[in-house]
Amino acid sequence: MDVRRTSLTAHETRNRILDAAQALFVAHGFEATSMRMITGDAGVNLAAVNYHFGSKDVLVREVLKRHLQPLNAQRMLALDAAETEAGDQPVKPHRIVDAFFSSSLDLASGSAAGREFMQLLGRTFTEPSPTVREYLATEYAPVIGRYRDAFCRALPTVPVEEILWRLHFMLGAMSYAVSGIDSLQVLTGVRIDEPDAMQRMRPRLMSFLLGGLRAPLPAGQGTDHTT
Amino acid sequence: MDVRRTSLTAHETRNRILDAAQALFVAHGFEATSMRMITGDAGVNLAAVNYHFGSKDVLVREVLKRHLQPLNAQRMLALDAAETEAGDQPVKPHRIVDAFFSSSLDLASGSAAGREFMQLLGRTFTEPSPTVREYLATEYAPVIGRYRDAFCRALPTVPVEEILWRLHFMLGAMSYAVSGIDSLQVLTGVRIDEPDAMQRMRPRLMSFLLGGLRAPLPAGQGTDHTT
DNA sequence: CTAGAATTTAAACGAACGTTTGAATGAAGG
DNA sequence: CCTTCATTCAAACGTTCGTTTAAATTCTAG
Repeated sequence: MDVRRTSLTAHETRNRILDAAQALFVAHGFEATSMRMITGDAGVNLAAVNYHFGSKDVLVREVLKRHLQPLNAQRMLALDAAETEAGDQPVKPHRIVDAFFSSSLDLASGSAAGREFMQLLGRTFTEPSPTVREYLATEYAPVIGRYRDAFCRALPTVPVEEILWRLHFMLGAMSYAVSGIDSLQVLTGVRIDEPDAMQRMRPRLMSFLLGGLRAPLPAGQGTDHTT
Repeated sequence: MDVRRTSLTAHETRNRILDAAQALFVAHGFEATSMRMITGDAGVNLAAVNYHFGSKDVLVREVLKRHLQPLNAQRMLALDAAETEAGDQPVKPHRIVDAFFSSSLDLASGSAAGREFMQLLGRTFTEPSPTVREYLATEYAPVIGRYRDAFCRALPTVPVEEILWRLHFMLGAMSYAVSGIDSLQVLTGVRIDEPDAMQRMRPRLMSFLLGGLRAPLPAGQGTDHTT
């Protein structure tokens, strides 16, 4: 019943695989990254992935889960903190936005691996693979739910459908911003791979998101200028 | 020297391949879509793709080019019209935004094939394939250049880097909005595949984009409330 | 030291991939 | 009618894919 045997090296093998896979997924995508590329870069045997993870599909999920689970946990904590601080008042919209997106930007600007993961995550949202979609849905469901409710309390005059759309737009803007999109980088001259790119982007993105969130409602059904 | 022989059916074969490929690319992605899936759905022989297009890579480019080239041409025309209308005055920001994004939304809400293509295009921005990136860059370069200049003239007090970032954010928000992202659709309850979804989204997206564009500059270096 | 489980290794598996080939098919031109 | 050329077709090409196997190795527990 001893779990730890050769497990130190075993864990190291696992992590080497996860690291190599993440880098390759960012560079080439899930489908275009082969097991042989992963194990080659990781310096482990080809069979190691199937031994430690079972299949490529599970590996993909594990690569995402490794950083996404803590990220969403922190998003929950950040909203907890904001709600505690607000007492029985609703949390102000810009605090909600900050709680959600600062968690991402912290991860993206913390380390090279974090930035790499956020790039991957941005791409993953457009991934058609059913396995990936299913995992993302279950991982995000509780988080989106709580933030939606927080927004609804903060903006009681705004219809929930409107809030969901704006949340959708904000997620899109951030995902594209952090995932880089080299094609557009070339066009716009904006480089994401410079070390402090995330730090320079952060206030700009937050300002943009808040501006979009506070924009007047399209139907002309009143405007919302809460801060 | 007779070009038209059996070419009526030949063009039909080409289009059948393009249609089937587009639908499959949306559903499964470029890599995960095989030639056999494409030719099977199109009802043509496996060798037809290589005969008519040369390779799978060229087919991917042709699928994108078929609708993206006219789309970007219309973006140019829309900006032409706005500039003509404005005379020697700079075009107002909301007119520029409208010129760029209305072209996309027109395509997305015009037909099922148009919506399908916009979904594909949204995904394509995150595509790591060098061939695809290269094509997108060359196709978008002149368009982005002209719109950047138009924004610079319309907002002379805003630094060009700021404008590029916001253009980047706006593109991200729109791409995600039209490409659907089923995972988040499930979470947010927002469905993109309903027939009039684009029409209902359009004013909301435009309002959001303009709100973001007009947001106060983060550095505190003055705000911009041009309309 | 030894038994035995955990891990690594080299090799091979069948399946699916994009592409190529050469013959069959079809419609126009001389 | 027969040649000609574009197109279609069935079949096969060699390669690479994810996965599996069984032996070799490494490590730990008793």
